[in-house]
Amino acid sequence: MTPLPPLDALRSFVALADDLHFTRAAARLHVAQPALTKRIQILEHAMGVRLFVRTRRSVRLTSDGEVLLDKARHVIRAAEDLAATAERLSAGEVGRLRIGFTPSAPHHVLPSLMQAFRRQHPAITCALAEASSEDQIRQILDGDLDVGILRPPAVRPAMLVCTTFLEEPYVAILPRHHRLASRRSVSLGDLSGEPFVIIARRVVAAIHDQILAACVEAGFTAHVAQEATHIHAVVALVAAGCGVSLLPKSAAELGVRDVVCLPLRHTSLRTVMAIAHLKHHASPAVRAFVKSVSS
Amino acid sequence: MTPLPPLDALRSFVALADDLHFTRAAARLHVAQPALTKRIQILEHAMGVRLFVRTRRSVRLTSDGEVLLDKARHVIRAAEDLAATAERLSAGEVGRLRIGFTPSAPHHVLPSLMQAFRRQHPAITCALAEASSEDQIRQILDGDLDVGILRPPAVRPAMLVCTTFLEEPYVAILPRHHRLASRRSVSLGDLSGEPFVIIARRVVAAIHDQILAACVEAGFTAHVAQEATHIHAVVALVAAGCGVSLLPKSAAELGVRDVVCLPLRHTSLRTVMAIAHLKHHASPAVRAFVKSVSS
DNA sequence: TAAAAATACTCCATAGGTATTTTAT
DNA sequence: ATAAAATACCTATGGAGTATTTTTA
Repeated sequence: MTPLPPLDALRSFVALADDLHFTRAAARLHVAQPALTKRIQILEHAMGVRLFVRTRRSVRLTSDGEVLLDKARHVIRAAEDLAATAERLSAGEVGRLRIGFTPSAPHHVLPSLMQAFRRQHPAITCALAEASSEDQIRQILDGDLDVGILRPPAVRPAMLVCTTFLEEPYVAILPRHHRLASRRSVSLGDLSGEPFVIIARRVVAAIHDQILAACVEAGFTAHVAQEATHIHAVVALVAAGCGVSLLPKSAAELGVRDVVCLPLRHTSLRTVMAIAHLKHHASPAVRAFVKSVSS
Repeated sequence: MTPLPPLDALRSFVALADDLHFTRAAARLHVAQPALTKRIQILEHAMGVRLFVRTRRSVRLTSDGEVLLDKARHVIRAAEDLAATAERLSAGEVGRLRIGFTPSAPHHVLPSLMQAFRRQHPAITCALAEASSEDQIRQILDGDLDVGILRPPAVRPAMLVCTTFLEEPYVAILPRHHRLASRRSVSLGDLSGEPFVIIARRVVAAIHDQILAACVEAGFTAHVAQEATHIHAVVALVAAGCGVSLLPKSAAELGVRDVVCLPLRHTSLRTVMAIAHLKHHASPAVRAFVKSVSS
């Protein structure tokens, strides 16, 4: 196959075809006239086609040149389109974001985040995908996801950057008729003998682990009576009397009847939500998203 | 504006996006791996966009990269189309020919030439334009015409190449009842006192000039009784008794009644038809045309 | 430890500039 | 004689190769 001609050569070709005057076209291209002469000669030789006839008084396109001129213009248009798109991508004006979110996020979080971001960056296309924090991290590391809205695990890979944007305390969730339900608050130790309803580790490892660790720290091992795969289910199971639970405070907003939520005394147990992305993949769109969420 | 990325860089981009493996992609591109690494880095830097995420086990496109990949493919396709077209143009497979022809050509010449050429080169588009030999030469020199089918003038510009493809003697054309009409042949001198019907110089200068010069050489000045703007009209005027004429032998084939055509003795007066084109614009299509016509 | 990408460094090809020649009107 | 394109020649930049280091699983 004929080697592809350099874009500079094609631009020279088009410029000369517009001007039909080497010296002027060279000036417009900001090169010296001999450079343009050579570029055209090289291009003609490389393609095996004479593009211009240099006559006594002027420079004219050959008919072959006319045919190729259209094609050359097309190549340049495509290249300029590419460059323009790259420029807008790099300016963060446009782009695509693949966003993961954990189902354990408080209900109001995702809609409000996305609404604010879309208002600020209407030309960035967002693709949302629900996944556990662990799955999100794996997908981010694999390049399948740009950012994750997740609960960061205790140990986070070095390639990952997590930006916390929400922090909330835990509350104790008790059945309405539980013996402790009338208290103003409870301590972790108060729950030491209780059966626990807990979120499955594969769903939200951060909460699962944090609760079990906190119990150990409080001097007892939680007796896990029941696992659930949604925060909502945890609360429902507590309401059904299957046990007690600890959940981020926002879980109280779910509005499930027959449970009470009590503040936890003597503990700094808090859960965080963060935006995660690759350390070395801070595209303008990703930065814009982090900025939008953090503010 | 962002400078246009070199096509090699785009090809590297596409190749790497296909392979997602620097070493293999480099091999396919016939360059060493560091060269590819650098090309991609330079491209990413020039466009201000990270195209690939190099993760632990593999190389993945960023979402920006996916957007730009389509554009890059488009640029390359356009460039390859250009190169392929150039190759076919240079091989003479396709092309465009602007062909001029003189109205003084024998009637059978143009159809038979064009038919043969079109059969041999069906993918070359021909645009035919009737013009005098002089006009054709001007247009060829100006680049408005690729080839001319014409009667070359005595003095031809240095830039022009003429390839003779038809040569015919002159014959004398006399009214049927002319005093010389019963001869088997005539010499130029026999016509010295006769009124001449002659083609207008602006129409076919070559014939006009050649006849007058031949008369001078034969020792007399032709008395031009009548000018005509078509060969046909010349013969018709002779038939009408306005005078005698000299014309290329093929004029006898016009089939006009009431005239006789006699061979000319003692003269080497001959007229030629030729293909003319620019010396430095021998495009494959032009060469193909000349070759087709000459054979 | 092994595989793959990034870096360091050297070299050469080529693109561009200046000065000059050629050409055509 | 003039204007414009082509040529000659030189320089410098940058792209490519080899060898090496770094990184990660």
